[in-house]
Amino acid sequence: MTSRRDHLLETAVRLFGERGFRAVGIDTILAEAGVAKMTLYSHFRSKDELIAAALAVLEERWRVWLRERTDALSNTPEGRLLAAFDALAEWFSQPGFAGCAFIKAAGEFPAADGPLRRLASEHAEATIKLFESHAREAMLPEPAEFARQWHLLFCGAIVAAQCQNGAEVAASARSSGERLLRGARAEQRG
Amino acid sequence: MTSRRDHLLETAVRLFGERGFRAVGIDTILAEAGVAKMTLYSHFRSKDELIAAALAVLEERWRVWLRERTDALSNTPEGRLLAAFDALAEWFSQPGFAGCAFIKAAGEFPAADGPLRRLASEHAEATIKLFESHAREAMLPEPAEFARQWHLLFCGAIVAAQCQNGAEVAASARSSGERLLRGARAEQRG
DNA sequence: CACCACGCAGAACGGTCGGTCCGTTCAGGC
DNA sequence: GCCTGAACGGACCGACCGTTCTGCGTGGTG
Repeated sequence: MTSRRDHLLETAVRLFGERGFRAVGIDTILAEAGVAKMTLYSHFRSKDELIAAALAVLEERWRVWLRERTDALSNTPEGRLLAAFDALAEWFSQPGFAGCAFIKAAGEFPAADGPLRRLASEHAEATIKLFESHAREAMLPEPAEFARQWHLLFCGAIVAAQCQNGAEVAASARSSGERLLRGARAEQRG
Repeated sequence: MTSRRDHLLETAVRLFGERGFRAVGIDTILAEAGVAKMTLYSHFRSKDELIAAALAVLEERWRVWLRERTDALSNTPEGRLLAAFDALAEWFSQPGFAGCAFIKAAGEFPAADGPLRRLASEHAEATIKLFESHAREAMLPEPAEFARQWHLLFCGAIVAAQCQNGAEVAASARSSGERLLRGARAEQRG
């Protein structure tokens, strides 16, 4: 059985993702979770702390999901880089897709030094690190820089899919990734 | 002399951009602009309409700015495509940089059928069209698809700069763009 | 001078916000 | 039995939300 804290946190993760952080009040979360207010404030000191906890959950979940999907879709390092875009396509086509929570958090909390912005920055960095390890395995030149470029494309696809909600965005991103990969290979050889 | 409506709208554009749409109340805007409430509601029917008007202002301003900067930084169609990333670098290094208002609007108002989302979608499409015209001038193959890929990279750079506020993001995006461009050229020849 | 539209300040509206405190219930360990 | 701690529903707080309305000063026009 899941603890009330976990159930509350899970509800918060869902509602924040669906409607945004500022748009969802704690009363809404409590009503949806069937949990008393004091239960919330005995586990979290404030709404901001609840948001931070929700982002931490999403961070862990994202890390597992991305690694699992890319590993499942290909068994070569280069293929796994491209498979990231296939994983995106799967994500985009899910009915409840509403964009990346970290990007939205960075938009809703513009304080550059806030803890939520730090979480968003760490999230980006962790994803880049995964790409970098694949790039290094694939023996690509300048794997760190390559991973950063790959991540730019990745972010762009997520945002574009959120704004224009089209599934063909992932396909464009993938073929763009193929060009990028070929470019890196060509530079390596030449 | 600027009308009170323009002054109010200008203040709204600035505050919405700095702090977000939901985070800024109309009282804040009115106090900052030194304008009475009834003046707002005689010009706009609601806060949502004010937001839409602010986005319309930003849309026009963005269009002019992007074309002006890319034209100023290069005089070949291919150079203008790359110059878009130099323009981004200029934007990112401005002190008040806080990301793209349309992306943030899409995040704050998740209703997929709302008018604000339509504005965000149109904004993206307009930028893609500009890239497409440059790609066509540069005789690149499949200019429409190329423009979409270019735009993905563009969006990714803006979001990454917002989350990790680094100026080197624009440089990564530019060199990624160069690879993309070379890739498209190679496919054209071979 | 009289008039009047304009923009101002500010009160008030109903509602929601995040956060606090209350008294009660109920399960588990001593 | 009894104590403790967790969780409950709900009242309550001050503050703010978007919105509407009233009243006052003011400057231009006839």
